Amino acid sequence: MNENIKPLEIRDECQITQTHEEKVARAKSLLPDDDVLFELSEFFKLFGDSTRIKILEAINGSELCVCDISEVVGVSSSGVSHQLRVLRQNRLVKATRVGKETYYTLDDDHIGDIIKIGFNHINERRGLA
Amino acid sequence: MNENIKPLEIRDECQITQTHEEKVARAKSLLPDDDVLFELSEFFKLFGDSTRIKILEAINGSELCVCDISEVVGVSSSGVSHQLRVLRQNRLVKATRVGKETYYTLDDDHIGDIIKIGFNHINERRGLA
DNA sequence: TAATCATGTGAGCAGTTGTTCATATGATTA
DNA sequence: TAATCATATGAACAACTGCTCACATGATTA
Repeated sequence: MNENIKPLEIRDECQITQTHEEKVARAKSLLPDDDVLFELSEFFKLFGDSTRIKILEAINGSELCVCDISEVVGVSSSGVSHQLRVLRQNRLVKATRVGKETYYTLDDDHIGDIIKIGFNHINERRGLA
Repeated sequence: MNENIKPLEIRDECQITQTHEEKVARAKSLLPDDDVLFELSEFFKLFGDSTRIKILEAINGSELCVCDISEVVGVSSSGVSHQLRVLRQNRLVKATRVGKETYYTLDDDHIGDIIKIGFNHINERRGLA
């Protein structure tokens, strides 16, 4: 950029970065805020556990109570209940109490869509591999 | 506690499940195989870490070397390298060596799309909240 | 009311994960 | 060649996660 006298930056990063200064600056400016990216990763994390994915898939289409879900996914009612709380708090599932039972469904059509997109990607990759 | 003679069902699940037997059976039959669901959750898990999401977003559009990525996302080169390996092994990013540097890009257009879908969902939810 | 049932929740734990540090590798340059 | 640089990788560790167990809660029924 200019005839800089300073041979070394204060920070002990690689010097080559200086040649990519613009690229780095641009990438930095395009990168969303930290809290947004954190929220985004937290969102994806919800799908990043096989028990939770199973639960979501199980109630995708049919309304099931905790006990049913427990049997479908093969995890204790307690374990399912813990995961349902997480999913509920993040508004991925909706709960309806009927007597002693609580029925769960997906909160939002998007949730099913997102899982489907993941499926498609996996399947495409399997075709290539 | 007390010596109740009650036989208490063979499996210690809730008995009410029997009334939902059909529903449970149907949900079970519709549920994809365990290994598929496991792979799917592993796939989503890759997006479930803020450092990895940052890396993916950073190289979405511009090709960056490890050192650049390190500066953009604010993690040591070593840490970035470790995560890049994970992303590489799962074919989310592609590496090109040029001299001493290795440039990374997204392996597939789908990857950017999936992140975008997550973004849209987050933003929609923010609007509602 | 007491008993029973479905669900919810806190504690504790084993297994996992992401980071840093130290060092190795592979490439360029003096 | 030796020195330097960018990247890669193994080890170690702290933090996190999901599960089970034990018990609590809220609802129904005998």
